[in-house]
Amino acid sequence: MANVFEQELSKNTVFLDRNALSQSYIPDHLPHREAEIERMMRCLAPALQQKTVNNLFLYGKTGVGKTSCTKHVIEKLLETKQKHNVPVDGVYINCAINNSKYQVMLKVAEYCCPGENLVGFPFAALFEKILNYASSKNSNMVIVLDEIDKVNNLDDLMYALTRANDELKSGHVSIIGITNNALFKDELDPRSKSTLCEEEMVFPPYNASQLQSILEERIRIGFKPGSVDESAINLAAALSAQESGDARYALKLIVKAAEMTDAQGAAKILDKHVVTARKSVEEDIVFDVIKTLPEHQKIVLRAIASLTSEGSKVRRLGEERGELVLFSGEVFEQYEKECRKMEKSPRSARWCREYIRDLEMLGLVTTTLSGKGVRGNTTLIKLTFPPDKVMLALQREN
DNA sequence: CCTCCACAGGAAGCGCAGGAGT
DNA sequence: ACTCCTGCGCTTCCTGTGGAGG
Repeated sequence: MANVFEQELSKNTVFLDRNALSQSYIPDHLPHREAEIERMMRCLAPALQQKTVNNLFLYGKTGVGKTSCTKHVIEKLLETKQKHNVPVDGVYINCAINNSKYQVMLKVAEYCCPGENLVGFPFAALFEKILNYASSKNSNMVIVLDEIDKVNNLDDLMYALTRANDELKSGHVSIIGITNNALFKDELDPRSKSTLCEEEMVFPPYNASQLQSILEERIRIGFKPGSVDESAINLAAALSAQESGDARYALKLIVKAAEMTDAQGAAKILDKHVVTARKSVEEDIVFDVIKTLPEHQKIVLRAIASLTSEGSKVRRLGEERGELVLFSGEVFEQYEKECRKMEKSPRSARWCREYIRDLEMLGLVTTTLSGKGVRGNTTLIKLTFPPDKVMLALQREN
C-alpha cells in the first residue's frame, strides 16, 4: 500500500529516509568495525557468567564509530539478557549532557528504578538505590560514559563506583569510558587511571575505501536508488579521509550535497555538488569557530580582515604571487583603532601577539617570520579565508 | 662593520575569581 | 562564614634576533 503523502513528498527529492542519514542513527551493520565489536563483546562476555568485567577505555577521533559500536554492543548484551534471562544491564550516558557525578549517578539510578522520580534525591540515596538494584538482581551492570572527559569531577565519580564494588556482595559495576581527547588519559588522577584503563582500545580513523563502503551502505537506505553518482561517493570518501577519517563528516558532506542537488532540481548527486558542499561545510565550521571566539580575539580578527579587504595600507609582498600579507605592527594599530571604535580598552601589544598565535592555532590565519625584503624581525600574517566571509561571521554575533 | 629598527617571546608581577581548607 | 591558595588573563619590562641602512 503506497503512502500518497510520501510519494508526493519524495517527488522532487533524492532523499528516501533522512533519518538514516542523521548522525544519531545506528545502522544494524557497522562495516570495518567487526574486530573492535568482537573485542568489546569478549571484554563484556564474562558478565554473562556472573564474572567480573574489566573496565574498558575507548579512545579515537570523532566519527570513527566509538559510540555506534558501543551502543551496538550494549544492544546485543540486552538482547542476550532477554533471550537467556541472564542478570546483566547496560546503561548508556552521554556525559556532555550529564556532566557531573550527581547527574551520572541519577541516570544510573533512574535506570535501576524505572518510573520513580529521583530528581532532588541526595547523592547517597541514589547510590543506595543502585546498590540495592545490583545486589538484589545479582546484576553485572555495564555503565557507558560517553565523552567521559566532560565529567567535572571524574575522580570522585570513579571513586564512588569503585566503592560500590567493594560494598557489593553480589553483582558488579563496570565502566566503559569513551573519549576523543588524546590528552585526557594523562590528566587523570593515577588511581582513576588505573581503575578506568584496565582494558584499552584505540579506534583508528577510517581510510578512503572504508569510508566509501560506509557511505554506500547508508546511501542505500537513505537515498532513492541511483540518485548518487559513483564518483561523487568516491570524492566524498576521499575528502573525508584527508580530513581525518571522520565518517560523520563524510555523511554530512553527502547530505549537504543532496540538499544542493534538490535545490537545483537535479535528480542525481554529482561531484560538483560534493565540491560545493565541502565549501559550505567548511564555512559552517569556520563560522562556529569565529562565533565562539573571545571578544578581543574577534577584534583582532576583525582588524586583520578589514586591513586585508582595505588593501590600501597593505603592502604587497611575495615576489611570485604578490600575496597580501600584513605586519604584526599594523595589525596591532588597527586593533587599537577597532577597540576605540567599540569603546573598549585595548590589550597590550604583547597580548595581541598571543591572540594572533591563537588565531593561527585555530587555522584562521597563517603566519610566517619575515625574511629578506623586510626591515627587522616581524611576523607576517595572512588571512586564511576571504575577508568578506570572515566579516560576515563576525557580524553574526552582536 | 656597526647601528638601528621592528618586532619576538621569556620572566616577573598584579588583580581577580573561584575552590579548598578550617 | 571566613581566610588562604591557586590559576588565569593580562601588563610591564627586558633581552634577543635578523635584516636594512649608513
